[in-house]
Amino acid sequence: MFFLEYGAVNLIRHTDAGQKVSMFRAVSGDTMAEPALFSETYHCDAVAEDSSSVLCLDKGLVLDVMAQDPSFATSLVQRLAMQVQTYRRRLELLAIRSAEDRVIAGLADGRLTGSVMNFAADLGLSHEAVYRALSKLVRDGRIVRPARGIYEMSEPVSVPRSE
Amino acid sequence: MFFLEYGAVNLIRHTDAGQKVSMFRAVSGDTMAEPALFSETYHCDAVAEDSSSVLCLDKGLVLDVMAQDPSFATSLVQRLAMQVQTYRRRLELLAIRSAEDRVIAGLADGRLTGSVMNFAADLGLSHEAVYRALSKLVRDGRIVRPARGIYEMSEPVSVPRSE
DNA sequence: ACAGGCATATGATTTCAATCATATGCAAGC
DNA sequence: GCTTGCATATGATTGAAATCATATGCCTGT
Repeated sequence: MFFLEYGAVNLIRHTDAGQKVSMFRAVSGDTMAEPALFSETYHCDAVAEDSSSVLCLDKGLVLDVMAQDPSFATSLVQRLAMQVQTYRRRLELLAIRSAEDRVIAGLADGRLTGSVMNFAADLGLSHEAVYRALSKLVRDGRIVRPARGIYEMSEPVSVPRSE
Repeated sequence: MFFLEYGAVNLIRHTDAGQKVSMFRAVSGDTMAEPALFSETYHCDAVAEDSSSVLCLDKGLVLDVMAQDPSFATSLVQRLAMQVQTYRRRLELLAIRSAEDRVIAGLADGRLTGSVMNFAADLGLSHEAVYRALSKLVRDGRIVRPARGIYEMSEPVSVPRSE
């Protein structure tokens, strides 16, 4: 189990076909790989998006503290509950069939935080499909493109959130 | 927050385009909707696949017990950690682009537990695509179809044929 | 300044799942 | 037994994202 002091880390997997699957993006203060607390082995790849500092937490120690300090355990429950919500949101995004709708939903979620290439991987789309969707959304006036590689919602839009 | 005494319940959402998204399938002994512990509101639809019994747990009570009983809190952490893994597996499945590969991965995971229609929704594919993939996999000898609507992984060949 | 690598970006073509259409089978209700 | 509704299942067609191809821009290193 890990704690991200600062920076941003993307947890990824690859499908058999070699496709990169973004699982979870951890930002400062997040914990990662909690299921490892209860498993002999747990595999996951992490890619730092920025300069990051990660603390590796001793599994036995975490389990001990959890057993003795209810407020620690409760905060861990809350972290995991929030992660569950994050995963649910990712599932919802991936379920959107139309690239255009998926892109605008991802933009509205604030997921375009770096390169469009990573944004595309985050959305499970090819980068070409994402650029095409972004171009169309710009032409339609639904988003704006202040500069190369920068795209923003064109007005404060409240997309219905899941929870 | 809920506890499923017996039966099977599928938590679902619908996309704006009206597509049904399976989120999580709870079976006997599972808890559901844990993020609700820390939210004012939490929306989710549940569909019972079988005759089920669900206990609704009082939020305040759960938080109190969590704060006083470390073993309860730890078991809740473990439940959520397992849910995180379940969601991760769903993301991996949805990231598989080819219907055929997605179907066989879903079969291998043991996800075909009822109707093929529900299996298709679980995989995020149209039922037609699923049946086509199943047909092809049967023709290719990778799976077997003992009866209408029943599909299973082929027995692994443990001894090379000597013919 | 130049070269190389990668992101940004777009167009053409291909692929394949969705959609549309249809037929059959099964179970429940009357 | 008959009707209805839905699951099972398949074929034809359509649509859109993936893939292939390419050009430009930016940044880093020499």
